[in-house]
Amino acid sequence: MQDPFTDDVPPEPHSTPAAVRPISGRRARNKTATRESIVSAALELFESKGFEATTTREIAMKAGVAEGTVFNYFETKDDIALHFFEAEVDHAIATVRADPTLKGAALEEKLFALVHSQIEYLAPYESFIGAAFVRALRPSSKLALSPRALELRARYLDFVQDLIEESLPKRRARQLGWIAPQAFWIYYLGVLLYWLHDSSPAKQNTLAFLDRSLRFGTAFLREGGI
Amino acid sequence: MQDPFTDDVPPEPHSTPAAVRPISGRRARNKTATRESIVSAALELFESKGFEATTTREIAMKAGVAEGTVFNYFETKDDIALHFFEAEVDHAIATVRADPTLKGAALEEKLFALVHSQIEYLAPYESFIGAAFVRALRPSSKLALSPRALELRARYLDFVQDLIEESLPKRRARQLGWIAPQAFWIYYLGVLLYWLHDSSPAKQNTLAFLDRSLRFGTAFLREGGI
DNA sequence: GACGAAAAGTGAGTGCGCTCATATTTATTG
DNA sequence: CAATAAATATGAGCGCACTCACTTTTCGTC
Repeated sequence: MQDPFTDDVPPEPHSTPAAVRPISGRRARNKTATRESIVSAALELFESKGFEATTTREIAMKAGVAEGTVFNYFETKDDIALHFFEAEVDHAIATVRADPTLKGAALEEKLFALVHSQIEYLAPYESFIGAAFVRALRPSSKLALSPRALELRARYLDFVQDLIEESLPKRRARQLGWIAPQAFWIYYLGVLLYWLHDSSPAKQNTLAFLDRSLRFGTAFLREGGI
Repeated sequence: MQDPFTDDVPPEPHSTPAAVRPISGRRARNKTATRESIVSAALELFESKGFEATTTREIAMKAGVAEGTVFNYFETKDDIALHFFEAEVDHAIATVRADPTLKGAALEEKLFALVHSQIEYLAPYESFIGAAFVRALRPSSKLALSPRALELRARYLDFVQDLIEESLPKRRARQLGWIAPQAFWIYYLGVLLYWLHDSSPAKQNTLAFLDRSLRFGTAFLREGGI
């Protein structure tokens, strides 16, 4: 059976010659339909009862599939919640890219917009995203090292790297290399933790912290002594 | 039954008049003996097979108690691993306090010594501590809000606050208030995450990162624009 | 269409962390 | 030394996430 965890087109089968394999319609449609019904069933249940209280049996029942099927699409229950986390990263990158007012803006403004967009997107899922998200940080977690997660992280780091290169002198950017995006990744995780625990109205504390620390951090990038 | 999760002396029983209740010897000795045998059994197993692969049944068997007994002493399996984390914090605070060469040192040196002592202490447990430690960060985690954890965190923050007050002008310290220690707590968690994932020889990357970021961070505390 | 192979779906089964009604041990009191 | 009470220990049992040997569906090929 083809690995259902990747939506990638399978590697060109050696037996099929020239004609592009159509990868027949019904299969693919059923597959994405099943996947979506699992995701939306999980979302409803997570939101109404929370992550821990939702069982995979319930998700399967609500989605109209067998319990085993759920695990054909997601390796673990955590993985289901992480689906929303992935969507968040892609959404935030697209948002920042698409915003014309950010074109010539300072680096800290772009980064603020990026992180702000991320936590805004996650807000509706706050009640359950932390459970899975934080678990994925464990070194022992297979999630953090799964091809999917690595690819997601790479996309994010690439984007941050792009933002830095847009705003910094070439020399300085090259000097910083990969350290800056990596540090930013850690920083982002810290902000998320802060956000998850932040009980101030409208998450003011997180936003204030974001603003101050970013202004300071970008100053560091520009002139700081790395 | 008296809560076995606290080692505190129980509140003065209303029936006993003047005489100090001896809190008879055998009980207390048995209790700490059992607790220690559970902890050391767990440690051996965690180190040899890892955290996830170790079952609570095994721990109980190796400790020579019933499985239920393990849960009379620790609320969850995570809690057992966190025992070592607690010990680490207390040990690090004591170490920094006891080091005479740090008496008049700069703030960044004290903080470096603090965090360095912490990760050095955790080194032998690296293979398993992350699993439980990171899980305790979840907002939904009961661990993060348990009286024990809160008290530990308070002790740590108090200590950091002390260090700051020793090194900064009174005005500045008062102006910073609780923000600085809290930020430092997040920073410390970030460093731990970094450390857990750091595969460089002798964790050089972590130490280098520590050094640079602390020097920068303390400069921020002194003059920065909070 | 009929056939075979591969993809997708199934659900009883497994071992886990953890609970709880009960049994055992320890301490106190007359 | 009973008798009672309280602390502690016990292990069968529970519901969970997850597995795997198997069935059903899909689809290219003749």
